[in-house]
Amino acid sequence: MNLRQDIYQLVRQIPPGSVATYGQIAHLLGLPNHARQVGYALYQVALDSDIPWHRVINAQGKISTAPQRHGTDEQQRWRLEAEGIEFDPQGRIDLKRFGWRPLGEKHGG
DNA sequence: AACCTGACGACGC
DNA sequence: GGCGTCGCCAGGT
Repeated sequence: MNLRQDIYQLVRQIPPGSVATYGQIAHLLGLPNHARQVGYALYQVALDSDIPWHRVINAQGKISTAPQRHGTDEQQRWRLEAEGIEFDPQGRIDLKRFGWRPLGEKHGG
């Protein structure tokens, strides 16, 4: 069992119209400090992959960037907007509204 | 095995 | 809430 295997498996659980953070993915796997590994794994994912890599962002609700990632930050944003996800004037996403809730948790009281 | 790098995250100011 | 610094683990050389 490879770490990426778990990561990909979980990322594919993210429904369209919702986004998850690297930390969340890792956290759900029981690896809260493997947040980086999550992004590192997605880094190897291809654009035509069955994995919704575009539904994964950082805890700041922003799209990260890489020197040699597959596609561009615009590519990711384009896909997210196509799913109904809204962006702030600062290019951020409200995780409180579009944040993935696999547990169906409530947003507090 | 050690060092450096890397789609990140939490804490302090 | 934004910016800067340290920590975390895995991969490549």
